[in-house]
This record gives sequence, C-alpha cells and structure tokens, in this order.
Amino acid sequence: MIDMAEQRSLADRRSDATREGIVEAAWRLSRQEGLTGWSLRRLADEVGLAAPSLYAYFDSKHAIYDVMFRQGYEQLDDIASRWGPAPGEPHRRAFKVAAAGFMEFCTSDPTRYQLMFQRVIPEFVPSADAYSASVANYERFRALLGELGVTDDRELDLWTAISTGLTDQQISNDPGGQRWFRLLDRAVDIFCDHVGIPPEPEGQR
Amino acid sequence: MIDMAEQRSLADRRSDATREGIVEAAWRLSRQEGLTGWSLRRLADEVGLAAPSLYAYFDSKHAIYDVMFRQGYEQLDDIASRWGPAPGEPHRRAFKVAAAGFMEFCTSDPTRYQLMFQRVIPEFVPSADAYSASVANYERFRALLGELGVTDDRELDLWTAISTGLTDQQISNDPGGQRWFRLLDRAVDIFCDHVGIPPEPEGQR
DNA sequence: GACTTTGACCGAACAATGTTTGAAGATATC
DNA sequence: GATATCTTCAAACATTGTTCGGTCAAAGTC
Repeated sequence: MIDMAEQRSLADRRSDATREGIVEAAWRLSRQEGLTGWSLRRLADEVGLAAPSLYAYFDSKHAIYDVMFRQGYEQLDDIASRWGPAPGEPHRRAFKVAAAGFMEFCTSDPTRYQLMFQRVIPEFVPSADAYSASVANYERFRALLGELGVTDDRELDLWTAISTGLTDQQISNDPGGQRWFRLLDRAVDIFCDHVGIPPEPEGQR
Repeated sequence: MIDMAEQRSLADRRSDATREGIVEAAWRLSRQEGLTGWSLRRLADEVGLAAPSLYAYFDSKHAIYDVMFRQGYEQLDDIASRWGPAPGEPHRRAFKVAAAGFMEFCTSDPTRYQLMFQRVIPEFVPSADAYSASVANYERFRALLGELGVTDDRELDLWTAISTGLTDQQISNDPGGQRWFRLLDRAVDIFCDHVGIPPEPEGQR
C-alpha cells in the first residue's frame, strides 16, 4: 500500500537516531576542524560506521550540510520568537534587545554563522526546503521590524546591511572579542533616529 | 657567485611571461567557473602545459590564489589613490565619492571580492607578503577617513561595518543590481551627521 | 665538434577525496 | 525454515593536488 503521507526515500526511513548522531558528529567536527576540514571517512569513524554506510542516511556530503543549514535557521527562529516589544516597552529598547540577540546568536557559534550566512562550502547550495527556512526567518525579521516602526523596505535593507556588517566584522576580525559588538547600541540609536523611532526615556536607560 | 639581491627560488626564475599567463588564465577560470571551480589540470590545459609544469612557476595552487589576492589589493590601492577631498570640495562629497568608488570596485568583480574579503577557499591563508598589501590598504583607508574628519577608531570601525555590510548584501542578494547600492548616499549622510561632518551646501547637490 | 650544464617540460604515480557497486550478515515476517 | 527486508561494508572509481624521475632541447665550455 502506498503511504499517502509524503514519500520517504529509502534513506529517509533509516533510524532517525543514527541520522541525528551523524549530524551531531558533523557539527562537532565542523567546530573542531572547520566546516570543510573533515572527510566522510573521518565522520563515519566518529559514529562507528564505514564511509559508504553514510549514504544510507544521506544522499551526499552536501545533504548533511543541508540539514545543518536548516537546523541553524530553526535555532535562530527559536530565539527570534522571543523578540518583540513587551507591553509598555519602548520600541527602541526592544530593537536593541533583538539586535544584540541576533549578534550574540551569530558570534556564539562562528561555524554555524559561516554555514548560514557565508559561502564557505564550494558548490553547496541549500535545498529549496532548507532555503525556505531562511526565507521564513527573513519574514519574521521583517515583521518584527515592522512592529517596531520600520515600514519602508529600504530602511529594512539598510538595517540588514548594518547589523550583518557589524556581525561580519566582529567574527572575521575580532573573533571572541567585543570590538564591533560594543558599537551596536550606538548603531541602533543612529538608525532609530533616522527612521523616527523615539529615543528611550532617560530614566530607564 | 651568490646573488646579493633577494634570493629567488628556482620557480621564481622561470619566465615571467608564462607566469603572468597562468595567473591571467586563473582569473579567467575563476570568473567563469568560480574561484574553486577549476583544477590545476584544467588551468594547465588553458595555458598549453601539463599540470606538473605549473609547479615550476608556483609552489602550490594556493600560491596562485596568493598572487591573485595581492593583485586584487594592488588594484584597489590604485583606485583608492585617487580618492580624497579636492581643494574646496566638501568633505561629505568626497566621502560619497570614495564610498561609491569602493562599492563599485567590489561589485564590478564579485569573484575578486570573494577572494579578497571572504573566506571561500578552504585552507587558504594569504602569505605574510600578500597580507601586508591588505594591511597597507586598510592604513590608506584609515588615513583617508581621517582626512575627511573621522578620527575616532570606533567611528572608523562603524563605517567599515556599514560599507562592507552594504557591499556584502549587494553582492550576495542582488548581484548585478542596485538594491543596496542605492542606499549608500543615505548611509553616508546618516553617518556624517552622526560624526559631525557638515552637510553639502544645498546648491552643489 | 664533443661534453657538460642548465632550463623547460611531462608521464606516471601517490595519497586523499566524495561516491557507486555488489554482496555479505543480520533481522524481521510468514 | 524460507523469504524478504534491513544494515553494513570492502573494493573499486574518478577526480583532486602534488611528487618523482626522466626526457629533450638550448646554451656554455673546452
């Protein structure tokens, strides 16, 4: 009988536990040796299998990166769901919290950041499925900024550039430090002044 | 007799013309197939040699990338040397020219940009020599902004983040387009307002 | 001219990679 | 116990960057 739910390929039906073990080991190796610093044979060793056995769980090495890519965006989505103005909270305050949260998320795991936002793996292009996770995330981001008073698309684009620019510099040129992180509040203030989000009341600051 | 000038290895003494031909072909292939989309055998074919012969001119594939890396910064330095306030020119105007020049330089050759500013080649680390070209460039950038009125290091860092952020978004998310490029003048204005560089006189605008 | 030296080049091979193939054991199902 | 289905892997393949050993021609040297 044909399963009416979405078709799962042979590989997809394999033990989910082993599958997750492989991805976990891939994260571990990526953080240790760099995203491209490990081979399938090494990864297989790590989970007690031979290299070809991995192909029972993933169609290719890129397919493993693809799962990791999606997991990254799921984790971001998880965190981002907690952002937004609390009742009575000044929008600029909420803006700063969200911006710092994003930057903290990125800098706390540079490997994950590279996978999600940079093109460090030659030939790797996220699948439509994984890509949609990143699009969903962008939609949430757009909605959040709308809630905070950023309605113009160009202003959205400008803030995207500023926040990713700060993050990128921080990770590339001062990993583990605070050099660009410290500039974030100021950047938020400048930007908020420009788009007309009112300053925080002096007393609460 | 020992040459008292700087020692040149065997590879270094080979015909400079062939050497340059190899690098040119490497640029061509990189733009066509991506920075990592070609093999040494393919490159050798392109210049009418066999793969091992390349090792008479370069110590490794990375050594070829290294030359390209340095060439990129030499080209940037060449352009950047023409930036700076003309006599009587408002600083903010000169700022905009330089900023647009930088962004134009980056977006006009995304492959070169990737090599210079992103880490898309696994394991590739520029040699001390090539790296110094990028440092020299940063020093020029710092001097230029100083001339225009940006003295605080934190403001320098902030502008670095903003301009590279805009550039990065432009190349990654709208290659060949203008979406983030159009935001540049506004970004300069916001930044200049913040650091106290006076606005351009209305008449000249 | 013979002889050596040097420069330029490449065929063959090496180790490592991601991946495919074919088949072997293990496990379940009847 | 027989059959089918999982789960696994040894062996092999094509491709990669790179090394080794050698060939061949040009340039000096006597």
